Amino acid sequence: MNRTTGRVEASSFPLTGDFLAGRLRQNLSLDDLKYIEALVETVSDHGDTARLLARGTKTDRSTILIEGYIFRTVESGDKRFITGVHVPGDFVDLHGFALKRLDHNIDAAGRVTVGSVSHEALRRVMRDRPGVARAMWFATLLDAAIHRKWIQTLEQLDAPRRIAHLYAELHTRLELIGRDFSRALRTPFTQFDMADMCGVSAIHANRAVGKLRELGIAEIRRGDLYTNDWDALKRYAQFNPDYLYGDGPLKVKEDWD
Amino acid sequence: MNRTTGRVEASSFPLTGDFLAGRLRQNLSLDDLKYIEALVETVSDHGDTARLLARGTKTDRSTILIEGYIFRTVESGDKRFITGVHVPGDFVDLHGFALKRLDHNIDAAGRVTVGSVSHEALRRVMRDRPGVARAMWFATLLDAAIHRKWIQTLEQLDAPRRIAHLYAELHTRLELIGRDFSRALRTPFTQFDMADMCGVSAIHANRAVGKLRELGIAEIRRGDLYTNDWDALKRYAQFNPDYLYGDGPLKVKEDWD
DNA sequence: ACAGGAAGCTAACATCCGTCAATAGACGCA
DNA sequence: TGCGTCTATTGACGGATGTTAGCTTCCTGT
Repeated sequence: MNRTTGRVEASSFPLTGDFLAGRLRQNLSLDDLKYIEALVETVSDHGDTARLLARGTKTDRSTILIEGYIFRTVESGDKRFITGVHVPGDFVDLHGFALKRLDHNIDAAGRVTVGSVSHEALRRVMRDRPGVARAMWFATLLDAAIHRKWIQTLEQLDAPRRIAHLYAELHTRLELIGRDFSRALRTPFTQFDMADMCGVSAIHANRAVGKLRELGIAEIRRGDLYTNDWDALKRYAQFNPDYLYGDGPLKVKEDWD
Repeated sequence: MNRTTGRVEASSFPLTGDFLAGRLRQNLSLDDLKYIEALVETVSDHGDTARLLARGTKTDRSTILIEGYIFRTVESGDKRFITGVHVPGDFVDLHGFALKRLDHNIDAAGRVTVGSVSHEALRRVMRDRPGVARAMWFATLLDAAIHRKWIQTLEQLDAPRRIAHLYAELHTRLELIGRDFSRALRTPFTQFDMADMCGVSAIHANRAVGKLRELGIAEIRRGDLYTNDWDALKRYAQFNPDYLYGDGPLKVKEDWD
């Protein structure tokens, strides 16, 4: 397993509202976003499949994903299970701040750029910036909503539809942070990764990818998905984006005070 | 579907520290618990399979489960999927307070007693009792951890083991709130309920129950599980309770301020 | 006690999926 | 360029699970 770590140049540090363009943005003012950006003390990138945080680790820092994809994984025997995937703008281990020890690993999927925030800084947020603290709570609630949809997907769909649903979700989440992958959705996922996310064997994931190709739903090559009809793909996957709470701002802040 | 609702007598209102004996207790003082109990404005009980809250509903109240079991469900076509189950002491729709609309139904499993807290009162908590607010955040983080374990279970285990894991989890959660079901774990679950929680057909859930019986792991009759060896059951289900964060207090409060 | 309905159970068959084995293709590194 | 490794692909077989059908048992209301 290749594990490299390096500090990136300051010049590549993203601008305000860009790397924090994720789900937090909807609930926060630009001022709040600048405040959060200032919390990020270090930015680093990591090589393929780097383990950013191991299960059971006690850490005094939390991680925000700036570029790339991150998996939540657990290992049992010689098998790996992926219980979640994150896109840029997501805080990937806020729960580590509250629950202290992680019950799963945080692994890079391909190359990633992450920011690091100390728990000390988060304690200051809790004390001084209740609005930001609330936004973080909402972000973890959205994680839970996504988890519930994954449970439903595993209970409801066969392998081809699970893979289609996975990409449909990523498409919508990436759109919500302002990215446009209308031509192709690029990921570093192997078919092993897809298998571990969808709860099927790698060989069956390959069959499923083949079926999507055969049906004309999508062409998936080395993790990149090509389609000229996202609506058809989402229909095939029975995808309903409600659970992502993305249709406009969540409108939580104005109801609070 | 039988849907009755009635107010229970004041005399049956549980004592402090009893109906709030759930996961919140670990992080709160008795004073905090009394404060939360005072938030509960009404207590009611509901008949079998009552729908307490329908998907998409906007509500200005949140629900705390006092007695019985509650399912989180989604319906697709004529099929039902259960994405979570709650035990007494759990806030079942705190996320409805933050996210405003629910992405799933809240259904009673059998008869339940619930308390109702207005969002107005929760806003006061956020403003006046940061310690209690944090405990509520932690409770929703624990929900997310349980969701992740369900994802792993669906990805990893066959049907008999999923059912065993479900009961192993309930056994531990009920122990954490001070209940002892060493002789039997009683639930109102039908095999249809188990099937919808485990993502298998009802017929296959029946086969799985039969296999647990045949293996001598457990005898499940009308939802009630009888066993004289919980350790063997938990080993069979590959159950590891770490994700419930139950080994002693979560120890989050003392690290905050 | 009786009837009706809900829940539990069993069998047969088809499909989905896991496993093993083997091969081909793509990429990175020397 | 060529080698080696990781990834993708295919076929064959067996086990797990879904579906349909029918039957039995238990509970509940009258």
